[in-house]
Amino acid sequence: VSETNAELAAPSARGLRQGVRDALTRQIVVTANEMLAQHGAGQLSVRAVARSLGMASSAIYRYVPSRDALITLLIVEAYNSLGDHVESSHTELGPASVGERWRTIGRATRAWALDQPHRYALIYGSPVPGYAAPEITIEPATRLPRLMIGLLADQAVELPEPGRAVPGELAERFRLALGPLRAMVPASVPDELVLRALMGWTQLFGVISFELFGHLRNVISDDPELRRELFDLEMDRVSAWIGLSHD
Amino acid sequence: VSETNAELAAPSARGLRQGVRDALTRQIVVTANEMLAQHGAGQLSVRAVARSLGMASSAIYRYVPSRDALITLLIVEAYNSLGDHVESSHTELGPASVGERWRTIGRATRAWALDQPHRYALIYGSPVPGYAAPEITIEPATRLPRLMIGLLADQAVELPEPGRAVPGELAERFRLALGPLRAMVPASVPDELVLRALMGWTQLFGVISFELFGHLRNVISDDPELRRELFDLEMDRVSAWIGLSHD
DNA sequence: TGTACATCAGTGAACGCGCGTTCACTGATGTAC
DNA sequence: TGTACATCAGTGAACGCGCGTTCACTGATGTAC
Repeated sequence: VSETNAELAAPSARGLRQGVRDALTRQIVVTANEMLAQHGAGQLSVRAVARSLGMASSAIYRYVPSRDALITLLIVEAYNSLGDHVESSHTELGPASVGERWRTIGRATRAWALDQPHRYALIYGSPVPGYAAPEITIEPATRLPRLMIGLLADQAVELPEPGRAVPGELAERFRLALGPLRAMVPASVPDELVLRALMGWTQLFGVISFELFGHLRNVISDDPELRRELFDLEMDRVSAWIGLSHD
Repeated sequence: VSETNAELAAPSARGLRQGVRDALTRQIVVTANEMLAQHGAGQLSVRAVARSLGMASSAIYRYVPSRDALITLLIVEAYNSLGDHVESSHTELGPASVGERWRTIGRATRAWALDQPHRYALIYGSPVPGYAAPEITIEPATRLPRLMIGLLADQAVELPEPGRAVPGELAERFRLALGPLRAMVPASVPDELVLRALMGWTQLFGVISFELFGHLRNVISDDPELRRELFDLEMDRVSAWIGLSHD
């Protein structure tokens, strides 16, 4: 009987304790995220998070082993937040042409970045000084690329015009240069399409970074609405160039 | 006679003193730049610079009014270093097609960035926390854009194929969105070319940032030579798409 | 040429700050019989 | 149900660090007559 009680109670008690523990760990990450979102990575410190939670700074160490670990959690969180946002926008779109899907992904990425510039800067800005991202962050970082790869796989049409012809003897070298990415994309997708998608991909983050980091000031209009429209136009131009279908 | 002496001596003495002063100010900036290049913006502090120069930290304040002013100097310095490097590469190229000039500019920008990643991060990465760039930094930041604009002005050919047609009633809005940039480029350059050049421009910095900030790890090959060749290929693709002539 | 004075560079101590992290501790909560 | 013990969360003081900036000071260098 006592065994049964123990079996029933122990897990639930442990589960409860673990639950409280998890809840507070979450709370810490949420609070840290808020500080990040509001004041940027510069203001983010173990002590500041503790202060904001009304705890002693040392208490944080019951939940997070170090400052770097906290940053890691925030990075994973940021990648996942962006991933969630973009994936759900993509899902909500429903059946659509590959071109429309590309644009949706681009728009959603930009919207997330404009909404949370500090979190965007954390993952796509200059690396945090003195911090080396551990392997844990790799997987969540691949969510968007995987989405794009799925999109490429669905694009089964031939490319409209192959751009400047790649010299035949160099093609193998470029294939090699595209290495890991090429291996991730189904063989049915031609190299040229992989290359163009990669370029479109970097273009997307180039635009967003320029806009967020102030490099478009005095270059394009400051009006948010005009900027959004211009961004959409750019997305269309890129997806047309890549050769994504727009039916 | 004494007046003559005073007139002769005073300016030269003042000039000497001022010269020594300027030399040390330069030395401070150079040292700060070295620290930036070697250890990144995180390690950059007034005290660290003083230490490296063997001076008391308070001595720095005879030359530079504050830490922010020092950062400003470094930002101006970085833009100018990049500007010098790219401009001289462009000049050394001599007479060449607009397409080749574009590629040269791209290559030179990338080479400078790979050579001095921390300085690149200072100007094109996430903004330094708690620092607002003053107007002084605007002018040197426009050196590369101005070079590109000159290139566009030289490109007098019509665009090969206009991409997806821009709906007529929206053209004016896009012109408005391109606002300041449109005004800087000669009227002989069509809107579409301005748009494409802007996109190629952001693409360039997108690639470089991705490469420098580690977002191409596990995506493309790690081999520097292959990366360089892939970059060149990308430059060619972009300049062909923009419609730059390659004669 | 010599002397009194002004200007300036550079020093070192100090202020006040916030940081990451450790550690011995106090209670509260859960566990075992 | 009651009691002895173990586990754990959270505290607050402390360590050692580096930072930006100020300030009264000491000499050296230049200036004026």
